[in-house]
Amino acid sequence: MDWAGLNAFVAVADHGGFSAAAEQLHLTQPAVSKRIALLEESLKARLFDRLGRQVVLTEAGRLLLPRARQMLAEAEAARRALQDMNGTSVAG
Amino acid sequence: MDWAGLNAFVAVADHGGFSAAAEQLHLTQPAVSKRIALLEESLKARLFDRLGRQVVLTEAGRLLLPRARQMLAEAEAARRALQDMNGTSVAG
DNA sequence: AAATCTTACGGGTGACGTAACGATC
DNA sequence: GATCGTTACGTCACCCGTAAGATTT
Repeated sequence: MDWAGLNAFVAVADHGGFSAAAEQLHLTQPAVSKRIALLEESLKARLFDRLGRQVVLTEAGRLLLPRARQMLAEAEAARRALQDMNGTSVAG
Repeated sequence: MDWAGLNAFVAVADHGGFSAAAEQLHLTQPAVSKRIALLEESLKARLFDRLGRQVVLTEAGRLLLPRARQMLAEAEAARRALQDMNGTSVAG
């Protein structure tokens, strides 16, 4: 599990497809496919059901999605906190 | 920011030194040093004050530490949730 | 046949370990 | 002088993009 994988996972879930997710992430489709594959492998759980061109979250995917969002949000919050602290009482 | 960096950060904070952290992480000292350096760089914030052989958390470090623990805990919780789900009703 | 995901392949970047260095008690 | 953290360097694995393949509508 890594941030890149989680990001890709959320993007695919949000957009309902690898192609659209790839655009949002400024990556190619194969890159997103590999990221998801690696994430699935590292978690030992299928996250999407590939039903032809339809991409649907599995039960594991539905379970992970809110947690992934949470983790990404926490990461961004931490970054912001440090940024804000850097700007506190010392400008530049 | 990556999981490896956060893990190293928490380990160094907990053990009060890079050497002890390296042992816990099954890494060498230089590897831990580099991880911390990269984390600090990616966050644009010094996390430890190297006062001779004394390694002390900076204000930024103190701010990050609980958040880092939280993120790591969330990650482990997510892993556990998926593992548990895999084992539910199907004893592999 | 068009669109979508997956697999194969080559190139570049990053991470680790060993070795060497500087600093501190 | 012994211990600890940092820097330098070589090697290996990983990630990405391009190209080709398989499958569905």
